[in-house]
Amino acid sequence: MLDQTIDLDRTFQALADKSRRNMVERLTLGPASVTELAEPLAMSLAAVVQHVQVLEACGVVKTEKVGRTRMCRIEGAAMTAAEGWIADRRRGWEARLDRLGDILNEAATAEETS
Amino acid sequence: MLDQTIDLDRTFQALADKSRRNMVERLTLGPASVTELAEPLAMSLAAVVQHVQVLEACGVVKTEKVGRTRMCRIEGAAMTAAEGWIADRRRGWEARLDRLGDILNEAATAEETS
DNA sequence: CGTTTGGTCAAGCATCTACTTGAGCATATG
DNA sequence: CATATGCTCAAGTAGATGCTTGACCAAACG
Repeated sequence: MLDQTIDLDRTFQALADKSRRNMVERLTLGPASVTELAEPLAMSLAAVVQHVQVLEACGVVKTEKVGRTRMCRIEGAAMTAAEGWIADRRRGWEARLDRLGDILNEAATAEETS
Repeated sequence: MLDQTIDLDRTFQALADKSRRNMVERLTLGPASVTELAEPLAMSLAAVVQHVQVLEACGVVKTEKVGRTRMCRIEGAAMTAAEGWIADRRRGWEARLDRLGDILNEAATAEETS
């Protein structure tokens, strides 16, 4: 719960990149090594490792060394927090629009009966 | 639907900043002028305008000039798209974890009866 | 043992980001 | 009309980001 702001910063930042979203998408299918994640991407392995580090820093993925390969898997909490932040705002503005709709309906009814 | 990728890039990028999330939060309560958005933030008005432009470029807010003030309001679609992308991935990994759970349960049952 | 494979580390570089200041301009307001 | 207000624009800056290359290391494999 502490540092929720900085984590939201980092999480949204992490997701703001097509290559990293590609990796996340791959990892939703199950764990994968760094080279597997690199396979569809047109960049050096070193660059992919850096992307993985970004995803790990914000808690979206966890990694673990198995022999000489680094296995990556998704860790839902951070992404769910980001999703939750948007959902909370959406509830806010939807409630407001509902109230606005009610007011307009009342006004229309008052207009009809006047 | 076209350029969904570039818009996701921009939307997540827009949300990856505390000041801009602050503005979004304020706008969920209803429309506001640029100076109103600037009020809680410790930065120049010019900087706030630049943040508004970022939010507008990704479609999260719409603005309109009324006299000499620029009114801003939230425009749900872009944020809902971002929320939806995360939700889709979550459904993916949750389904996978459910299947994994089923397999483990079956294995445990088989173990018991063996 | 030698070689491949999978990854790690560090340095460098172009670009982007989040500001700033200062000048200017068009609508209010007294 | 004069002044204040609410932006708008342009230029500049420090630091972050997304890569690259090249050297290196340690776990497989034949």
